[in-house]
Amino acid sequence: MQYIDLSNPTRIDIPKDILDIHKTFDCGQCFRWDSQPPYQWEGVINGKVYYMAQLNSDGADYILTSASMNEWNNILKLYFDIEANYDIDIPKSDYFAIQASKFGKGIRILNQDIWETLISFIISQRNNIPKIKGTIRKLCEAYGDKIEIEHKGSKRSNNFYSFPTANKLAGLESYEISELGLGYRDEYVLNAAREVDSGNLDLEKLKQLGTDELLYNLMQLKGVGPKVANCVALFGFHRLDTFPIDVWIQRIIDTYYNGSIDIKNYKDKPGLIQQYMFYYIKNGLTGGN
DNA sequence: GTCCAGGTGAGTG
DNA sequence: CACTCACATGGA
Repeated sequence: MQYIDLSNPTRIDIPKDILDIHKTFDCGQCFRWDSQPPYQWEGVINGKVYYMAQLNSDGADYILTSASMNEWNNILKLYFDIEANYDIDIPKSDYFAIQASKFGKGIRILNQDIWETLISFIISQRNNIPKIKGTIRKLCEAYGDKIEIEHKGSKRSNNFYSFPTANKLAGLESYEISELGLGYRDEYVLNAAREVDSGNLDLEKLKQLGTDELLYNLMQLKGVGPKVANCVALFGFHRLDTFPIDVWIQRIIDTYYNGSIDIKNYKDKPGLIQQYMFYYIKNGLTGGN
């Protein structure tokens, strides 16, 4: 039973240039944070529910959260990658990347659960973000564990679920998984679950590998190609030296980089710039889609 | 009805 | 290698 006291939220003073939770939750790296007033965002980290709002008064940004100060220090700061320095010198000539970085300032690359990230991005292929969110929600409601919450303060009716374990998914019959609307990705998800559940694929052990080897190992899975592998490496394994290329990024490369991009310009953080670009083209350039 | 979505695997040359 | 093509599903 998780106890949440919304009458007495924790206040965190932090500028939006360092952490902007709206951009961070909305930039396509995570699928299980939802916005709902009065606490704009609600989500699950390591099986626990957190509410977060970002406000401003007298020119000072701050966050209100259901997390305790202790949880902020020990869990959320790591989750939001707060300690990392995101300053990066981009060559003056790289106008697009500079604009994208300005527009996306405040985005953090989250430290998300690897297993959840793997399944989420297998589901993401050839799919749109609202639908991805929807199917992942269904998946969690059907096969995750319900998180029991007791509220103090304003009562909420939402139910929250943990992300289903590999063991749980590995045991599903094909008719069960086909009810989730995954389409042809059914077999990819089942296969990944069985590989992980059997120990054939040890996600923890992959942490020790260099990025190239990590990508290679991920791509041994059915349904995991270069793009999904890069996303899992970036958003799950926190490899900021990756650079996932999807249709949007490819469009950027074709339009603004004459068909090829040199990610060495982005030093040790191409993944961060990639995320700025993704957010920029979808939300900044033409008002988004 | 058609088109598209944070792609991939299989088949072909 | 590079290049096609089918692939389930649901919303616009």
